[in-house]
Amino acid sequence: MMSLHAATPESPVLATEAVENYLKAIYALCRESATGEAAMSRIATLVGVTTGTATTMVKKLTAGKFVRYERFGGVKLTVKGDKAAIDILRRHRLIETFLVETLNLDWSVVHAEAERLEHAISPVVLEALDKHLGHPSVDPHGDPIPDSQGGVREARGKSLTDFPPGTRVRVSRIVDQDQQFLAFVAKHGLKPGSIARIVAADPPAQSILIEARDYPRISLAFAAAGKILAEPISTFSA
Amino acid sequence: MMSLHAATPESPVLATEAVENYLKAIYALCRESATGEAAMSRIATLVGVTTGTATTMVKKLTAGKFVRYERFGGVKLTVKGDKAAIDILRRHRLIETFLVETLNLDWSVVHAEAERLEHAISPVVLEALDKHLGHPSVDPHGDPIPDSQGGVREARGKSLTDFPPGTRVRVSRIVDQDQQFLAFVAKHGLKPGSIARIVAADPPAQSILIEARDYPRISLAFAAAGKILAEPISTFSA
DNA sequence: TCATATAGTTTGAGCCATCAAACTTGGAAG
DNA sequence: CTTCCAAGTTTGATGGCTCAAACTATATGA
Ligand SMILES: [Mn+2]
Ligand SMILES: [Mn+2]
Ligand SMILES: [Mn+2]
Ligand SMILES: [Mn+2]
Repeated sequence: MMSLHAATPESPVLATEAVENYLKAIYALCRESATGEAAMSRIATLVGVTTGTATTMVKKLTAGKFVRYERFGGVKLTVKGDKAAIDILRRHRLIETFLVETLNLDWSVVHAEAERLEHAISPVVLEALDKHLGHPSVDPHGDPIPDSQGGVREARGKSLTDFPPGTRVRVSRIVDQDQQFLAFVAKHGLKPGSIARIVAADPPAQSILIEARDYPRISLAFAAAGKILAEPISTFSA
Repeated sequence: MMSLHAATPESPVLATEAVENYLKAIYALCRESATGEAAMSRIATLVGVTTGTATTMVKKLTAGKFVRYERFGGVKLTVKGDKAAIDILRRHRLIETFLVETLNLDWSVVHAEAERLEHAISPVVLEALDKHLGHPSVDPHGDPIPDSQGGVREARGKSLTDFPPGTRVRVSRIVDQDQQFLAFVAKHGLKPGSIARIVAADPPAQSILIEARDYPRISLAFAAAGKILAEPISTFSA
């Protein structure tokens, strides 16, 4: 007990790779949960560890003031934890953008690459990258890139399932990093920026009919369409 | 004992970050030692650990067939270890080149950055980087970049101390990654590619006088001059 | 030849991240 | 109310990397 080893008199928890991955997971879970808290089992699943391991780690994060949590309760980021998570997101998304824009890698594979590189890039390299890319505001999947002050402008846009048939839309964001799904999306011309028209909705079949500009119309299950966000565009303006 | 955990039936040693750093250190030491072997204490110093730790690790590398070694003997890379080391060198140097060429970072700071990134970059990203850079053959310090087959074309060039006074030379390589030294070299116009003239040698003072094109002449201790490699250029050709 | 200093080795320990498996809690369902 | 189960927690262990400190081999030189 009473570990007397720390060189720094303060914070017992470092920004290790594991810690960064947990913080990102907790950030994502809090944001999509109704309560604003992350459940232990969800954290474990997302990070890819057993729940016991997640519990142990969350206790360390608590000691390091990255999260607030008590036994059998939900996990929530502190301001410090939120800042840290957003910083990692910035690194992740700038790297993805670089891989696609500068190195011409396929947008469906860059997530996995960024998952490792995000932990190895320094602030100096990151800012140089940002400058080189012209300070982009969204990554290849349409995810917002936090600015260097930690500000995040969450992209507007609703699910494809939320538009009435006949609407013309511009795809703004794909909310799923699965390689297969991303490849499918690209194959049918539905990447961020693409223009498409909702042809019809078929509630009994739980799917919609959609047609991207220059692509044949396809049917898309609600589950898939729900992960594609878009904005309506007036039929007139370019 | 008898750890029954390995998923793979073979190789007990992975390509972990620590392993990669040891391999690079051993590679460098073998190459500059007269015997072609690396001493344990040198390995420890270069990696930044105690000699006991180095001994432990070298035993693991031996088990993984990366090195040949026996108690109280020198350490030498196997063919497998040599390939691995060269692969890491390729990653390191391509990353340094990218940081300077594409991101415009100062050549004196990129070594430290590459030291971390080299462990996080995948083959796919590496080859994309290589292509983007136009398959460069040397890094910003003049160090040769191994090709994707593992071939290394060691740059020619002798130490500045090896030229007679009056010789005009083109700097080809700086054999030292120290940030201070690199900044000093740049400040006096002696980066790889620069043209300079050996003005005089002063053996009693253990230094030489040198003058880079467009820079005032300076005196350079043998120790420093020895880390700058150059090739003679004829007084006539451009 | 022998002593000794230096280089190298070994051992016991700790930290980090993880797992498996035993255990506990709290809420939902009867 | 009870009961019971899913979710969460604890514990004991392992693997990887490291250190400090005690120990040992080897080469040199007296
Ligand atoms: Mn990651
Ligand atoms: Mn993304
Ligand atoms: Mn390294
Ligand atoms: Mn270099």
